[in-house]
Amino acid sequence: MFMPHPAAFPFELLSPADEQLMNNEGKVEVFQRREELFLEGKQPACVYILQRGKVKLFTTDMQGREQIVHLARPGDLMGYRAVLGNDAFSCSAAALETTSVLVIPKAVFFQILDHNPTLSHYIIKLLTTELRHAEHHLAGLARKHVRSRLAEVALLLAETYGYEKDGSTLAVQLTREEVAGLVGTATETVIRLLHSLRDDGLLATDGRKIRLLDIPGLQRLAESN
Amino acid sequence: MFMPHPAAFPFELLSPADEQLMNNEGKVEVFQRREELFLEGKQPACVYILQRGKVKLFTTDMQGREQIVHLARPGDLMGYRAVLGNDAFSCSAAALETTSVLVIPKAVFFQILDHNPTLSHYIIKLLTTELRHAEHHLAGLARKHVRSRLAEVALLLAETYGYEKDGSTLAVQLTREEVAGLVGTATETVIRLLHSLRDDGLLATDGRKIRLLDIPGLQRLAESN
DNA sequence: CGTCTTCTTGAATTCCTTCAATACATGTGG
DNA sequence: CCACATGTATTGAAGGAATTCAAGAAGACG
Repeated sequence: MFMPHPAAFPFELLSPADEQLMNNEGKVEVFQRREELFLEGKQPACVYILQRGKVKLFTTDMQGREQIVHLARPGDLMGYRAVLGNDAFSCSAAALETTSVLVIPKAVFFQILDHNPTLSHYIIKLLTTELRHAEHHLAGLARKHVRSRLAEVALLLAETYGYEKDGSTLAVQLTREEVAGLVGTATETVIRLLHSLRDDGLLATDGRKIRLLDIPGLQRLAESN
Repeated sequence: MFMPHPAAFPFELLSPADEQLMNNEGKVEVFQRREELFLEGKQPACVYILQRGKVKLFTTDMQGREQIVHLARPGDLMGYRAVLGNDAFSCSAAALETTSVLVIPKAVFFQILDHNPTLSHYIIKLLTTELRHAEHHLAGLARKHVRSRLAEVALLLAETYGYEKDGSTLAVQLTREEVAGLVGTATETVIRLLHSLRDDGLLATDGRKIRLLDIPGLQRLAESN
């Protein structure tokens, strides 16, 4: 869970030529909910820039349970870490809803990277940000109660995807299982704790819709043990 | 816990001039056990290259408990993330034993970075590695039992700092509280589970000395739930 | 030698997981 | 449109894992 500030790709740093190169060599692909963009363990051939929709990045453990490590939103760059490090993908990516993606071959990405020293500074900045979030996370995950982590996830979802027009309903709908994968707990526990947060007036649920009712309260809970 | 492959600084990538610059401008400082190199939340003025000794990097939560996020060994670069990202330190660093450190002012570090495009590639690679470990970790932390995580920590300590001459006693001595901070659990739990691992013949303890007796067994445990 | 820290153990409790059963929803093919 | 299969959500009950508190033992250190 919890990578609040995703990696919005800085097209503005590209020269017109590079931007054109990217658009010529890149292909737009569309994925439906549940379709997978790439798979953990495979060698990467491309990087992916999310144009429209929502994507979850996750690992699957031996018991077949998903742990979501990142949520991507439009503008986000995905798969660049495996490409840069010349490693296999460290996680899988799947669309949460109908999604369109600009797929850039590895070679083109490197070519553009070579032309743009500022872009590589940007990537470093990106990595440090992600790493800081991962560490913050790490520190919390080990010690916080599931209840606090659930509050944190609710806030993360708001921060990442925003709200519906009513200003309080999260603009993303996840299954209980997906929420569980984000929090790092069992589905049943998510259900019970969502009820508990509802009883405390912190949020409301209607099927997969979640309304945040008391953000300061959720923040306090998320900060606490 | 668990950042197995630290950031060994690649002096070999530096030009002789840059290496000299680093040695002229950098200062060697010595720290005793428990002395702090830098503090979470402060603005960084320097980066640190560990020359001799052992250092823990950790965050402190509201209840005053330490969560260790990284263990550094000679050759490791520390504090570069805050410097690169122009952020406050995201964690504190303290010596685990008598330690000497080469302290490089921020400006000098940047100057050297500018001269060396390969060095910035190297840094990117470093960051991707750290991030991969952090994610691996994240996926495990949320779901694994403390017992498994303790086994993982034992193996991590071996990997990071190696063994005494006997080939099985860990070459690092931590308090139970520090081990707890590494595992992400309570001190009492560490004590109980160390006994449990001893009863299963996986390791032996003698005060703060830990001997690994059955590495495949520990690996199996660490992999398991 | 006494003080302070660290370590250890026991007991009670809380939190969470797991299993099992049921309800609800969704979608598909007939 | 219904019937059925499948996937998702919910609830209860039992058990297990880990935390917390409290108290005492052992060790380190001046």
